Amino acid sequence: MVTEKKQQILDTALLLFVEQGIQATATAKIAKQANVATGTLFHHFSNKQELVVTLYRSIKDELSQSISQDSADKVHPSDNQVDTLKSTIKSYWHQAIEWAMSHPLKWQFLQQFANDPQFKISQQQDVMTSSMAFLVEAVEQGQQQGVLARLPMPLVLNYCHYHYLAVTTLFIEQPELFQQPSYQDGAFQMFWQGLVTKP
Amino acid sequence: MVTEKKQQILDTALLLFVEQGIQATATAKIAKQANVATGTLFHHFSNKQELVVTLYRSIKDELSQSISQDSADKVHPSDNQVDTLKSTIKSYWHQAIEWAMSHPLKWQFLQQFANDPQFKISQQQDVMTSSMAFLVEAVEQGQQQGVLARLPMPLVLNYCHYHYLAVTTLFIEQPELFQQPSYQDGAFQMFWQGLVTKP
Amino acid sequence: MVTEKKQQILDTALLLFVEQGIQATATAKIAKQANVATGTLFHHFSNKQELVVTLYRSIKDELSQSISQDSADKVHPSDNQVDTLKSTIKSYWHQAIEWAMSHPLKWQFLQQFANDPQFKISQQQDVMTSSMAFLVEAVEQGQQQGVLARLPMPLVLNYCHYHYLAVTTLFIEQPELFQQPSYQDGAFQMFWQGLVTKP
Amino acid sequence: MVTEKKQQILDTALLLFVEQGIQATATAKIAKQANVATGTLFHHFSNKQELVVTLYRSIKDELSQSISQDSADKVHPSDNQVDTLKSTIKSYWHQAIEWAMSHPLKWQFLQQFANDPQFKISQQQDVMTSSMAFLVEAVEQGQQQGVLARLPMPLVLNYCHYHYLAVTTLFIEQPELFQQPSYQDGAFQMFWQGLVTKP
DNA sequence: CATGAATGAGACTTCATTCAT
DNA sequence: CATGAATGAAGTCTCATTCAT
Repeated sequence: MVTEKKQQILDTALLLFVEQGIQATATAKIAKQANVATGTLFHHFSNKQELVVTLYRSIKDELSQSISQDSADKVHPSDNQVDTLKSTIKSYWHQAIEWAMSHPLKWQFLQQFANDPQFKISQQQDVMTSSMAFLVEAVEQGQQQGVLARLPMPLVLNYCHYHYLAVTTLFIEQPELFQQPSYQDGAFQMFWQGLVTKP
Repeated sequence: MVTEKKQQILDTALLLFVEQGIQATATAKIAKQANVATGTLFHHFSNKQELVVTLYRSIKDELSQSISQDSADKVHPSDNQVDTLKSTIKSYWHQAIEWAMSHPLKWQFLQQFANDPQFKISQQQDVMTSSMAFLVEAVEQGQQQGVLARLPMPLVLNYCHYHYLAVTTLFIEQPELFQQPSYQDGAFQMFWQGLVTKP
Repeated sequence: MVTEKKQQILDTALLLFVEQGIQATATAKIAKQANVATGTLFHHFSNKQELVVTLYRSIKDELSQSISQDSADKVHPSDNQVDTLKSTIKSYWHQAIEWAMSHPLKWQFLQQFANDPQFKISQQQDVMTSSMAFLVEAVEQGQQQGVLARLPMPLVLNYCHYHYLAVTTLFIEQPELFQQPSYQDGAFQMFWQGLVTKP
Repeated sequence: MVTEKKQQILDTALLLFVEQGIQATATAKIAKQANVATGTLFHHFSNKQELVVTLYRSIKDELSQSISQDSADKVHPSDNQVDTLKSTIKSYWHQAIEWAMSHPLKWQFLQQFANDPQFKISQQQDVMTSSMAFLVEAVEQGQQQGVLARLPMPLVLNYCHYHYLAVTTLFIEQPELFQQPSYQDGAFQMFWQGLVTKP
């Protein structure tokens, strides 16, 4: 039941946080650019911190839902176990990339939040990691099947997380690359090759 | 020819920046903890920004030198082209990891700096990328030999950069993992597999 | 629609600026003596400079209005063109002197402002000059009638401006002289003689 | 026995004081622009104030000497008392204007000094006034002869002082006017007319 | 729900001056 | 005589937050 003004504040905050940084953005500026009085901001959020965290949570949830809901039906089942696993992972992968590219501001905010020392969370609790919880399952399965290399899970998850960051960062900085198949396919190819068992 | 006090300031700044964040660290606190008057800080650095950038440059240079100088002699030459290339890259890889693990504060500062929106540099000009300039050479060579996959260079460099971040972040957060061969070797294995030509 | 606090700040600023000089007066002192928090001052004026300029403009306007409005009805019309012109100019002259004597603080502030190199305006745009715009008209008329000497207008205006300063400075420094007719009349006599055609 | 460095400091100070104002000019900047160490400035002048006052005194003396020495021989004696007096005063007048026009920086510094509230001297002790001490004599003589109007001396001196300021200010701001006879002659004509007995 | 004037702690920076070399 | 690193008080300005309307 978010009021119109409250949403204006959240939208403006997202924009300014990404442009100038979270700490560097004054609450007064958010209020002003949202066409709202200073007091109004603190009427909806008791602190600046609460505003930031609320914004974070809403985006995080949005991302989680987007990935888990929309990916499932895109898997191409196959007789070949390897192909099925690869298809599953590829589907999630694309979904995640797609989300980042269609919500660059939100994606950048998540990055900023994760790196802000004031909010710094252990990597283990990060959105990316937790959102990609489904991966654990897929990877474990792949390892048992012998398709994926038997490496320690924390290492693998970190690998997934950072490879995702690598690709989205590159594509958001230079969106024209996102259009080129050599980049899109190459990105997944590297990701996949890093995971599979050595031939 | 850095004065003693100037170095004290830089050392203290590094410590506090990593502990509390760059923006959140007051110049007055740096000066106080460095046993120096406020004015002294501004005698050596005309700005807080200049202090930060100076610190960044010095660490960046240190890292660059450490990697490029110390790695060269660790390569194991071989008759096999593939093995030579792998050995070269592995040597740089280990050197880079080693540096991060022995200078965790400096490494964390580089991370913070790279993510601080006030200093945000295009990722392309980042330390990691520029320091790893030597990689371009090695990768190009590997691609011509058919050892490494022929993927766009920006993608490959990004992959290298972020995989390095993934591993160092994990190891600095949980240093005990750094001791385990399964992690050390696994990290490089994933990295290498991601680069090579599909079998 | 000036808030009460804003006016307190302006009043206090005027007092302190004249007592100690503009540059030498700290914003904190103004706020304190105005029984207002530091932040309040900067809530109403984004700068110290803006405070100073606002004060200047308000006083300048007050002076302009006082001279142009209140002088008109004091002119003694006469059949003699010379007498009418002299009466007009005398009226403005007295009005201007009167204003200075009844607002010594404001008058002194205008002086300080005009001489402060940080705000230094070309003399041509100064209050005195611009406020006395009506003079141009009167002088031109007098010159055409042959009553006033045909001298270059910039020279004449400067003469008026500085003679006004000469007299007000003297009277404000030694107010007892202002009471003596020999001074009051003498001052205007010199002023007028300087303007008229040589006999 | 002024050292070379001391003179460099004085010269630079004069320049910067006029450009930026006395208060606004930092001693460190003076030293730097004079190619001298900070300490050196305080080696020659125990205070900033002493530097300022020293500069003031030297310029004041220079002006006094210039006027009193150089003017005497330019008087054109005549049988006519009126002409002699006028010639005397005109000679001083031109000398004073000449000095201002050939030392604009010094002239501007005197102005700034006289108006700086930190150094503010009663007008009576001002350079201009004291330098023009010779005027008192000439004016008194003129009043006794009936050539000059019998007005109170303080008023007359003030008139002289400010008319001088009026003219020099105008000419220094717009030096091209100084070349035009209509301005030069007009300036003195107004001055003289203001002083003489009403016809 | 909404407003915006008011607050005051605290941030960054400047600067006259000192002193050991 | 000359140097310039060092000092710390003081100045300007920012900002999250409160509260009366």
